[in-house]
Amino acid sequence: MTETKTDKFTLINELARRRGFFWQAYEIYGGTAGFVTYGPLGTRLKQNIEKKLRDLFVNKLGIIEIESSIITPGKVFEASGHVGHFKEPMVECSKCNKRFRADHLLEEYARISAAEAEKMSLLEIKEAIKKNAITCPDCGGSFNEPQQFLTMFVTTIGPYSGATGYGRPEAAQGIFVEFNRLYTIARERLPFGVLQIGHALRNEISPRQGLIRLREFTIADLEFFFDPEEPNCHLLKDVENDILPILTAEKRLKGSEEILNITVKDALKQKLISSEWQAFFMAIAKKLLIDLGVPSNKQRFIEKLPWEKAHYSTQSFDQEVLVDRWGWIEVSGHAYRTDYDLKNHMEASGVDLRVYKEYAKPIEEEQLVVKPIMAKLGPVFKAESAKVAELLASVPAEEVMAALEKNGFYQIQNYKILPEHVSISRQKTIVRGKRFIPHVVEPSFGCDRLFYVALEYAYHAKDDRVILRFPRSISPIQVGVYPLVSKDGLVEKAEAVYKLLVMEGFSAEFDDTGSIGRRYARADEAGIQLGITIDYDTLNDDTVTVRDRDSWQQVRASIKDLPELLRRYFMGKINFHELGTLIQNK
RNA sequence: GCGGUCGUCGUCUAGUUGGUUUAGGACACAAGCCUUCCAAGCUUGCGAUCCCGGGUUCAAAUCCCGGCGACCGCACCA
Repeated sequence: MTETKTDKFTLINELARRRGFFWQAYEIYGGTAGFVTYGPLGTRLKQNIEKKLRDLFVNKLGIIEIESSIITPGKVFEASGHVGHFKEPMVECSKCNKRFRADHLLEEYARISAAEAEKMSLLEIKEAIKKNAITCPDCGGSFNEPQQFLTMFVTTIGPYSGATGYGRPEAAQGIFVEFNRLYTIARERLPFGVLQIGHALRNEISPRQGLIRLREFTIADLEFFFDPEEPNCHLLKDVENDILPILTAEKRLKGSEEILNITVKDALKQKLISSEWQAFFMAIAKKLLIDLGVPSNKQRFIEKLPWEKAHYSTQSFDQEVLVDRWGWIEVSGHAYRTDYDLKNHMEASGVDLRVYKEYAKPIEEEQLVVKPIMAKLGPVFKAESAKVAELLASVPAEEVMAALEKNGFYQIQNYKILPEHVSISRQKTIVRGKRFIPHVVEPSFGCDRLFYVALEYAYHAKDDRVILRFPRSISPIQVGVYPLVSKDGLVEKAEAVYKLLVMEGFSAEFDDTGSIGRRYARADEAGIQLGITIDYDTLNDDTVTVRDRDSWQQVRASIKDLPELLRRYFMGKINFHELGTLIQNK
């Protein structure tokens, strides 16, 4: 590991500290692992990335956005299964100090299934280890007391330590618990999606890798609800010919890393992806990463193996990006959560979270109905007649009728029902709709990881200089404004141009120190997209030079046209050369 | 949590067999001069109780112990 000194991770972390993208938090107290502070440039870059997510999902796809709280009552994460799944029983070898998942050991050496092991208490685990004489697979040493590692942050809500609260490990539950209200606000129509971008907390055992694994991080969870009986994605045609680079679970099980480049359409046809909506969002996620500067061939979707999947998911893909230091890292997860979450919250809370959908045409159904005749039942069963009626209602009418016809009576528990006790008729009922729990596909993005890969893919070295070639839509600062030299009134003119651009809504920076070359270099390192320089010609004809960060080419444009030109440039409607006439540099 | 390597101005680092070190340099930054397009130059300035705490010693950035943090490996990453 000698070359790790100058890999991109090291270079980026150094640049990030020096120029104010991000750094480790709480440095003056020695730093705390897993927490970062974003500086001025980083905050802007992160905002621009989040803006990109909003633009893609909220503006273009009509998905609604909410913001819910981070501290969450214990009940929510008990119902969602997180309390059960976010903690792992671990044992440590007393001899070699190696740690193992206790449930994995039991599975392997005691033939206790994963499902069973999950339900076991620490005491039961300890006894099972003893009973099966399980020792350290590495050195044969004995294990000490099993311990639970809960990776959620726990707190108490209120001053008297009454209720347990958890720091949310994902933003998704904040959406599920508000489902009824959100569904109403979305005017009770499926499909619909809800996005939440916010902080989440995971008390990682040992966070490392800088921004890649944090204890407090920004997550963007999108829960997309649809009717499982109408799983078709009406937007599929927009992406059906997009290529998805997929590494399937099947290939992975065979030890293969071979990536299948397959169109969305074919991936669905071959049932590699079980949900159209999931495939759709995977295509969108790929586009997002391209927009952030990660080329298609540096991305892949890797299907999770059964035991790798989250407890709530039937099929999961991780979107991965190739980075210099660690190879493939996950930037987003795509899970088919089915009705798992809503169902659990419905059971735990007792609140109906089903939706009602009217059929296009009401369905007429003929039903056999057994109706107790209370005037007859009363005298026979006295005080118990109400109970008898209730029991009758709970059994299929067909069963009662068949028994009466065959035997002349129907026995239910201790009660003997005779034909004269009931009236049997066929009734027409009109069913106008159905109630069901919507299914959910969830794309979930780690914003800090998006930030890191955007930074890494923007990082370029040219001779001794560093240039951050961000896509223009996420550049933290759009334009720098510079007087060529700091005399003869150029500074004043440049200040006026700077002020104009700021008033027009551009993120701009003014710099008049040092030589012009030094300022360009400084700007390149901060990823400033364009440099606007005020020179002696400006004083004569009110034109300025506009410099492109990536090509270092310059065009000349008139100040009065600048706001409109720049607006169109940053919207991606015109390219750099359309900003003005090219200048031939000596 | 375990093992390994490491921690010196904003950044990168020299120094670490204990002693002319008031801890040196480079870059960056600030002020001034200069400067008509890619980190030019000159002058001046700012900036580190050497991660924190304790110990050994006449003397500690340097040795020892503990803590915190970083990276790598193991484990963990629902």
